[in-house]
Amino acid sequence: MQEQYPFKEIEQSSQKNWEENQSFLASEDSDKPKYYCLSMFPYPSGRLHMGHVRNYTIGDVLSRFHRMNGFNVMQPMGWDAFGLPAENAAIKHETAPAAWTYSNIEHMKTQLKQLGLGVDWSREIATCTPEYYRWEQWLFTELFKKGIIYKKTATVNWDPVDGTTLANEQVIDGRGWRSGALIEKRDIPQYFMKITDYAEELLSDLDTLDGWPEQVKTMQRNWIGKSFGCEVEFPVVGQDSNLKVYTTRPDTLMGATYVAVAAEHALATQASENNPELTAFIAECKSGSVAEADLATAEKKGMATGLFVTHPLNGEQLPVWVANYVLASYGEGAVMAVPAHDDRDFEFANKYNLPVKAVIKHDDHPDLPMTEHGVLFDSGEFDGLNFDEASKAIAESLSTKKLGQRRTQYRLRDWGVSRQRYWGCPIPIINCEACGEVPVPEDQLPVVLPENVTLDGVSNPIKKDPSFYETTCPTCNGKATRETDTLDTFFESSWYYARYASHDSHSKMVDERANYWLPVDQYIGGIEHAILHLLYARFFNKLMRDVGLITTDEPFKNLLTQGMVLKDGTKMSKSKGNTVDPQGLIDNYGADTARLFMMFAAPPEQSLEWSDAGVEGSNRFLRRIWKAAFEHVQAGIVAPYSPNDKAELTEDLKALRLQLHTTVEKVTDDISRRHSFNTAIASVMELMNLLMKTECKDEALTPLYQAVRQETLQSIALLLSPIVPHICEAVWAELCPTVPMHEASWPIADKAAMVKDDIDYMLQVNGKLRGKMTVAKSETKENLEKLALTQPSVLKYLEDTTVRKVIVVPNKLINIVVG
RNA sequence: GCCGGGAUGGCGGAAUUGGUAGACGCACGGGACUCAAAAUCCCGCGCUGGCAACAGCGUGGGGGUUCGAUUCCCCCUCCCGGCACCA
Repeated sequence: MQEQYPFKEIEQSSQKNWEENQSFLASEDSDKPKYYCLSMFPYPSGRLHMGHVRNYTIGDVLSRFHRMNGFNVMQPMGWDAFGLPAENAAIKHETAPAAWTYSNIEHMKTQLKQLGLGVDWSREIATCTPEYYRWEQWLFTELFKKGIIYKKTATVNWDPVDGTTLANEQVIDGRGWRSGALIEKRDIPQYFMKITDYAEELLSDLDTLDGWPEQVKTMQRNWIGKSFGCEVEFPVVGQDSNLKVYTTRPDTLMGATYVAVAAEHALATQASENNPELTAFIAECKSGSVAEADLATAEKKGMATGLFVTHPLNGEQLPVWVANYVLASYGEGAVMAVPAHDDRDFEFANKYNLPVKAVIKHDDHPDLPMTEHGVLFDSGEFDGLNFDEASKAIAESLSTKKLGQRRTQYRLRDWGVSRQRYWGCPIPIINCEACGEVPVPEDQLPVVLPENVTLDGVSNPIKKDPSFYETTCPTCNGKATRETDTLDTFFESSWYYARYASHDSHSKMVDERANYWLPVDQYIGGIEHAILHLLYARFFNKLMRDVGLITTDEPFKNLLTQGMVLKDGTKMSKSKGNTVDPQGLIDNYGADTARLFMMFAAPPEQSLEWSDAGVEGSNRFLRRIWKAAFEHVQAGIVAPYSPNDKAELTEDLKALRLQLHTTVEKVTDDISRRHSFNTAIASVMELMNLLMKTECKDEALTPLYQAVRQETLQSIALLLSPIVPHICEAVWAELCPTVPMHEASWPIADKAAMVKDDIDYMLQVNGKLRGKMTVAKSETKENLEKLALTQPSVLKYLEDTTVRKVIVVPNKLINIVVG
């Protein structure tokens, strides 16, 4: 054994062995319980970043831990390879997106291997390969035939100068990022998936996901946004039509003073005829980005249409306004405005001098905001009713007049999957003048995306490539053209977890092996995916179930959402120029140091602050372990101490074994239940500190000390091996040359070593810590109280007072209440 | 704007079910070793006052519940994530 910690040698040697022995090859053929551990696959952007290192280390720790605890583990890896950055890089570097992507994959794969991940690389997939995307094209055609995918027009960001559609990311302050032109909204035909058909199941099944963070489930619930409200129809004055609105506050109907419609609403279009001013205003509303955050933070603007509607219950005439704060995509694209009980309506009414009529009061809590539920007044027959009663009564009244009814509404919208971009999966549809949209037949799949292209930054090359788009109609054999839009890249990432289980199937999208591995037992990825990716993946799981491919209802049993890696308090990013390349870390300190730092610096769900000094500290700890093992091995390895040895231990060895087995128990719980890797590491550090301090002062006892040391060091090597596998494997090989580490199982705490006879009680007077006392564990409550009241440390605080109460918290604390 | 999360020493963080605030690590200060430096080892380290014993204060700010609050409730500030075409 070398005296210095030779991280390069041991890491290369371990990684070579794992590869040669195919140590992490996963098989469906096993008696052990399965454990499918999945980290969100990376976008192949070029080089690994710290977020990847963190994500994949967490996954690897859990994979290795479960492997050591008798599970049949699968940990796969692949590439989320389609996407916008490849197109940008292609323009910048004058290369094709495919070539750029494949070369990135090559490089990043090498880097991932250097991290020492226990990945089954035989299952590797890249979503940009026809072998992968042919199956989502197949699913697309099946869903199209079932009517779950349909076509309708939808609004996109349109750059009038470049004549191209822009992603929200490419619109900065309402302008195109390349042209600088003011962005317009434009309606174009696109394909949509009926995720709303699954809204109720996506919502209710959240209750079954006990292994998901509550915050993620809450975000998804709010996103789906089930609401119980009422639709209300306002007859348009002078016309034979009604304006329909949806409201979650029917109880405030008597306080409505105007109605507002979105700029895209039919009534707005109608009113703008022969009204140049209104036409101009509507046009103004249609400029700028389509992103909801931009719409919601824009200054509230509106214009009267000159039209009026009749209040369905009190017959009053209310003006119709066009307002930019009304979303065309939610509800009916129109709202009844109750300025007295809605913040946005109030702001708008104030700006345009519209009346405010209060109809809800909170007699018991006058301080409550006006938007809270309360009791009705000035509402005629509904006076005195509370929210539930009023909602019911008003809905019934509307229903009688055939001017409204109760309705359950979801905020969730259907998922638009068309992208007017090149580097994505071609939508497998053929447009035929005679037959319409015809799905590409299964035997003609995949529709292969041409990879040898040049990008000019404006147009999509396959739109100009007749060899791609010219084809014949599968139905009538007439001339036809292929769809040149591609799929949203969320499409690929919505089912990859199932493909890993069937990675080499040439006959099916996913085969019966998926039913062995699914659901994923542990999914790990960034919190930024809490809604979209995770919701789409849940949706796809149900779609695949409903076409008979898999049997599970939900894809991910347990979810761990990892925090970001920050430097100087902000996210590491190229644009901020504050990135630290993990390659340097691996080269200078080794993968184990990188892994240890990532796991020690913060709990996994929280953001992690980068620190060069912290890396030093992690490396120092590994050197201490190496040194301790080296010195022990120099003195001669022995059999580890066993309680069966019946040898009488010294007090300090008892204390060491107490600490050792407490640590074994804590680390096990911290990794498996709490995912609290930082505290697991801290407790091993404490154990190491005690081990180094425990010295043998009597030569006759040397063998006993060596035996306990052997036991401790072996345990440390096992406990840390999921986190820092290379050094632990090397240390283990020195400590136990006869037993290969992969045959050693996870240590089990010796409860007998953890028994404590005495308890330290904290003593408080009126909640303030005043002293402590050590007593036998067996002491009765009565005696504890008596003892506490006679302790010198508390006596002086009892002078001139009366003891009112003594609170005893077993095994912890005694609080004496005086007054 | 809406939804979700966060704030604890000089710094990263710990305190698992309302019960010792600051584990562990970093930085810093002192010492040992060394010709010297690095490395390593030992000691100290929330703030204020005090030679000390000790006392008071202290978990973003304000209020509340409780014998007891970093933890529960209400209000506020700032920061972060998401908002449907970034992935």
